[in-house]
Amino acid sequence: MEPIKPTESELQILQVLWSLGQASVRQVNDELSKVRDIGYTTTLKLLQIMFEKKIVSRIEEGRYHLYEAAITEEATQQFLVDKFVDTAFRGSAMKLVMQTLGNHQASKEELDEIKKLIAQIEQNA
Amino acid sequence: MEPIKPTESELQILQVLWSLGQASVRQVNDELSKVRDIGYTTTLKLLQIMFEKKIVSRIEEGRYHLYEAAITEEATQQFLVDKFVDTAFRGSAMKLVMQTLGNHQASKEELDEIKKLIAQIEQNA
DNA sequence: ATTTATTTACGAAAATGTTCGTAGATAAAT
DNA sequence: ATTTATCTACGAACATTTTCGTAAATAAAT
Repeated sequence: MEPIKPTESELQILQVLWSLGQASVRQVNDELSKVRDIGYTTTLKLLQIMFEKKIVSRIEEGRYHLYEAAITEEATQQFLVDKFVDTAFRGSAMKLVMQTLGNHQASKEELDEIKKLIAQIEQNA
Repeated sequence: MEPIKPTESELQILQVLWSLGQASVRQVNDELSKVRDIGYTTTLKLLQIMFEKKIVSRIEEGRYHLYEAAITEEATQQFLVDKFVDTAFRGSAMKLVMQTLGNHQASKEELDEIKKLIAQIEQNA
């Protein structure tokens, strides 16, 4: 696995692809348009660039293309968190955890899940 | 507080300033040079730009300038986490927490601190 | 006193990312 | 059949960020 560094726009598109699974340029553009102003050919160009970079794959379905994310959401998040911890938290992942926990609403269920995860980590320690 | 959006390079410089407190261009450049290749005038220019944007303040000390971060590390992290959760975790802060907890080494002390924080959140719920 | 080093300011090149217009091909609509 | 719509490819304009060279001022060294 090479370290892929998607740009801001590319990430937005990946999000759409991760949620749609497989999609035409039109579909991606429609989704993206809900979030921000973007022209059809801009979306197309972005997908073409991402295809060259192999961040997405595509299959020709008749005259048009169906695109699909070529990297998983988890792997990408992992990579981004690592980088983020470095650049914004001077390397301290736990500071990031604390900061996020403290400043964002968490449901009871989520807190329970986190507690469970912590218990698990403690067991394996 | 306006939403400040430091660039990658600006963040690196902020980190140096947060750790040094107050520093000359020379000092900042020396620190930054440990991390990556960068010319003196590049560092200078970056600091000048950041000064215009008011992300850093400076005082004239004789012939040279002493720079200081004008925004706190915490506020910046807060802002960056919010943005990061949106762009990389489709809005789910807790997914970010779980992902980070699961993939980074945490000491017993850190885990205890996190548990304490969770207990506190549950109390105030 | 003259040279050398260090500092700030500034402009502009280089690098990177984003946006879109235009052209050509094919399908759909009239 | 002709027009209209939709698709891909591609180049180039635009925007943003990064980098550094050069000049002017001042201090330090010789």
